[in-house]
Amino acid sequence: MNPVGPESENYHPHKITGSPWRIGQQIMEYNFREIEQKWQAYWKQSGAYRVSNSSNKPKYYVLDMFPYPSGAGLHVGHPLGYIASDIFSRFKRLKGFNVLHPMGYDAFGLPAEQYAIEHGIHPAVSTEQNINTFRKQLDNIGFCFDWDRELRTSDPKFYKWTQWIFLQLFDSYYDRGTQKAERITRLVASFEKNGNAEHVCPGDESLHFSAAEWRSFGDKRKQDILMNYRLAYCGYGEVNWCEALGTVLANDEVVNGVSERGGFPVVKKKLRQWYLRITEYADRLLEGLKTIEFSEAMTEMQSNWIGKSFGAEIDFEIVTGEAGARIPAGQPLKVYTTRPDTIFGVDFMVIAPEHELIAEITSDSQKKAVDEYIAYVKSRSDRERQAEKRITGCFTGSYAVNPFNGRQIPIWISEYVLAGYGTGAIMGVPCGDERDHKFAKHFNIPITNIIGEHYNGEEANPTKDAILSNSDFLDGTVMRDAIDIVIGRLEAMGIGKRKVNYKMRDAAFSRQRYWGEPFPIKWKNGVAVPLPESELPLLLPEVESYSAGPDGEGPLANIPEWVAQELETNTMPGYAGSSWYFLRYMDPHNENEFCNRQVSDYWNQVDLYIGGTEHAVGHLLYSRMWTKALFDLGYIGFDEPFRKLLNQGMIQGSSRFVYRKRGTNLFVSAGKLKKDEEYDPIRVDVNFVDGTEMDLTAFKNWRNGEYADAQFELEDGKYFCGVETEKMSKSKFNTVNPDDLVQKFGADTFRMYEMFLGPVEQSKPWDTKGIEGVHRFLKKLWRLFFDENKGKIWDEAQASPEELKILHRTIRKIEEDTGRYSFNTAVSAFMICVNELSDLKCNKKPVLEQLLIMLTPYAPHISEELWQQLGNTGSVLDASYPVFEEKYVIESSKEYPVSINGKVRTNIDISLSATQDEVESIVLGNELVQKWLESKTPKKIIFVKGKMINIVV
RNA sequence: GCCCUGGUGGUGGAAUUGGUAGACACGCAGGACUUAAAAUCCUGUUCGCAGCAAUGCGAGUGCGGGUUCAAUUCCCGCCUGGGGCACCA
Repeated sequence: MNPVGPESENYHPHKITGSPWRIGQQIMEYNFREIEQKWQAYWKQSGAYRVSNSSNKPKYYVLDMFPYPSGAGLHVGHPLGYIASDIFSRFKRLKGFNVLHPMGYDAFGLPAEQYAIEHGIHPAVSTEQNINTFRKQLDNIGFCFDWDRELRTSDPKFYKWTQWIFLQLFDSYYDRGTQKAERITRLVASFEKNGNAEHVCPGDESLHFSAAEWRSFGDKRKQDILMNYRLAYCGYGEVNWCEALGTVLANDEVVNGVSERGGFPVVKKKLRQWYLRITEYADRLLEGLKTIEFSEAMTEMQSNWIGKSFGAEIDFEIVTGEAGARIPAGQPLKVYTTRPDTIFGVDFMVIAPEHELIAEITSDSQKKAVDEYIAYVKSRSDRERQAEKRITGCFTGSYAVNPFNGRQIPIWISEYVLAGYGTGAIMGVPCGDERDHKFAKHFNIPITNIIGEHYNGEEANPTKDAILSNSDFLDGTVMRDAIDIVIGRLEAMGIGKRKVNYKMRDAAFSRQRYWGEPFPIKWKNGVAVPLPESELPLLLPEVESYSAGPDGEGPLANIPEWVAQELETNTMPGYAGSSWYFLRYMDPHNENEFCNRQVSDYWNQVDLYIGGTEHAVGHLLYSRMWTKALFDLGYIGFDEPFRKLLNQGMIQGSSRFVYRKRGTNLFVSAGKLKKDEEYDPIRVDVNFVDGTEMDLTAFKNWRNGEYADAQFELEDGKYFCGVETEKMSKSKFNTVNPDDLVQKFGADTFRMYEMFLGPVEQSKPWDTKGIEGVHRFLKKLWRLFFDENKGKIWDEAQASPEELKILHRTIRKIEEDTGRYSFNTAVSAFMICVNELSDLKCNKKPVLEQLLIMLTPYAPHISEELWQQLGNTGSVLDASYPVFEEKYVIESSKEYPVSINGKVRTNIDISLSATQDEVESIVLGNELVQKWLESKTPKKIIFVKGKMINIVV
């Protein structure tokens, strides 16, 4: 990619040229623009950030979640994580590690395709342009990425291997016996010997066949059965279908049941879809969480997503018809519940509007209402169905029969029950479940109380500790214990069984879109046939139009040659490439394998992975599953991709508003708004608002003079804006471009300021206000070395004990803070150090040199320059990290805060070696303490060595 | 609605294991240097009350309660900002 490095003509390992600050010349100020240009050129030329796959040093792999190259370019939120990872990479490198720190682009995706539909520009072209912009912006900041390893998921050289891995998943099933992915051939061999007795079919658990039956099946039947086992399989699923646009829409393209573009109605439509059988990995994904360092919140989110629960599946007999003459329906109603102990409290059943029994059990008198209700639900998204506080539902006219007492329970349909979870049917226990309770109240269904005084008639109580009543043979039993008793009875009666359930569903793995990886699959007589490996990559073809194909198919269905070859017309989703890209960085140019096994054995897991929590359950679960599958199949030697995950917070935009008096051209300053007037708030560009004060001229010139004639009502001659925190986005005019800040203050200032803003993990709105402070710090650092008038002021003198104390305290603090990713406090420690050295007028090389090495990860350009100015040859990147020595920082005494009844009254300097008795006598001998004691005797004196003293009276 | 997470001066934040709340910055105020400005340096800056002042007293980490010698930190209830909820990435 970059033709530099040992092979290039421009390669000069240690020749560092072009310093405009030669000693003896007048220019001795911190000229960050020239310094940064000079060192970025040097790093590029010398291949300073090239990483080798073989080294004697221990390895360390630091990875950022790669960006989607959007058309809007980089804003100040993007680099936050990259700066953190850059600091950590450089820190590890200085500490003697061989550090892999690559970057690439998640380049397939919906926005590029949407842009293509609207502007007719090929997504590959716009993506390329966007990547070039991103790259330029990233280069500005001085990152240590090894760009020779850059990858793009939309590059055929990359997606060849995405397709290849897909084929491995297609050719595998999850063996519940060995608890891992195995090849389909093994499954077929087992079928031929024993039928599927040893292998429950995950796609259809009721499927049973013998070896003889298997052998008698035709090829199509066999393939259909195997499809129900494959880790990548084809099935049918619902999508958001918009008839008017003739296309499938993403969830966030649907707002309130209509399309975001055009506001056309959107309904659910069943389409053939590819899926990944991630549910088979549910337990391992759960177990694996214990072996990796994810934050507690992240672990919890993933656990909740997987949603493992223990309960029972119960079959209820259904009766239909009018009262007194009800007859059994053919099939039972299968219900999943985690609380079988509440079975005598069931007052109604609720089934999902998609439930397959609806047609069969709806009574004639209810048919019209049911049809209407289902039509209504079709227009609603899963999210809306669960979020809505409004309670909706419809009675089917049929009843389920309680197997223990024969009670007939009405069966309702309601949208809050989702078809995809459990059996799509629940038993409603209003006294124990809040949602059931609201449902019963709303529809006036009588409530049975089985928990006595634990239920107050107003609110459900989900306790497991109540003693059951109104519960037949369970009366007097604690609920917790009743669970097993009921399951035992159900099993004995043959109408129920213990069941582990997962909330997680299989991952939908196809999109009816153009800009994604084509599936290497042909359809022959309804059977999916994989392409041979030799035909990979299957290239994405050129299309005339990016709009959808017939019947909800993707754009590829519009290409006659594609369809003639019977190729799959779906493409893979955005997360396909990101599920394994971290492996490709290790061996990015390998044309024979996705990643050489020896290489992946060397680099192994990503040691530190940095990215936002918004990927908590999508990307991070999929990539964990792919890693486990590749591990099971023997392609890699580890089954968790990320050893440690650090979630950077989101940088939000801070939007500025002006207020236009309704129907006028008068803009009123925020402080002059009147309650009884109506105003239209309008977002203005944050870049011409200083704090909240707006630059009136800039506003008038904005958007080609749209507001040139604006009138203002000012406060003290100034216009103040309103402020709101929201997502940073171009359309909200609240984006801040890092390029501008780098231009104005330099990359080193920008990097340190992003870190100084607060803990990386915390979300916060961007505010450029404080950046000057960090810039001043770097200038102050510079002045320890050079004086504007005198030039060089640093010298070779020996450091004093006081200076060594400052230095070693800083070493300890920086190492500790960097190690625990507390970059903001590390920046402040640098400031303290420079402030103290300035106060002491310490310009001594032995001290300053050590400080520069520590500063290198944070401010690499200025560190390189000053390192060179100190007369060092070569790069500070190759220096060795300072070693903390306790002896320089030892204190003999401490100024203890002395509290009386928890209130600090005075400070007393006491030796750190003092014992409790000594401390007590010193403290009680103190005049101020005596005054506060008011001649009372202390009850107790608490002395925590090195911390504080508290006298309890 | 469900899951996760945050709330500390005028502002960003610090306080690592329950032990001096407000480190370090921004901003602001006053001062030095300068013809002036920029840059730089110095002093002050949680709030309230008292005092000419040094200082003293009281309150204080979203709100209300609890545990403890001691709570920003632990527990219970509430208010509120942000993220996710399966086709945005």
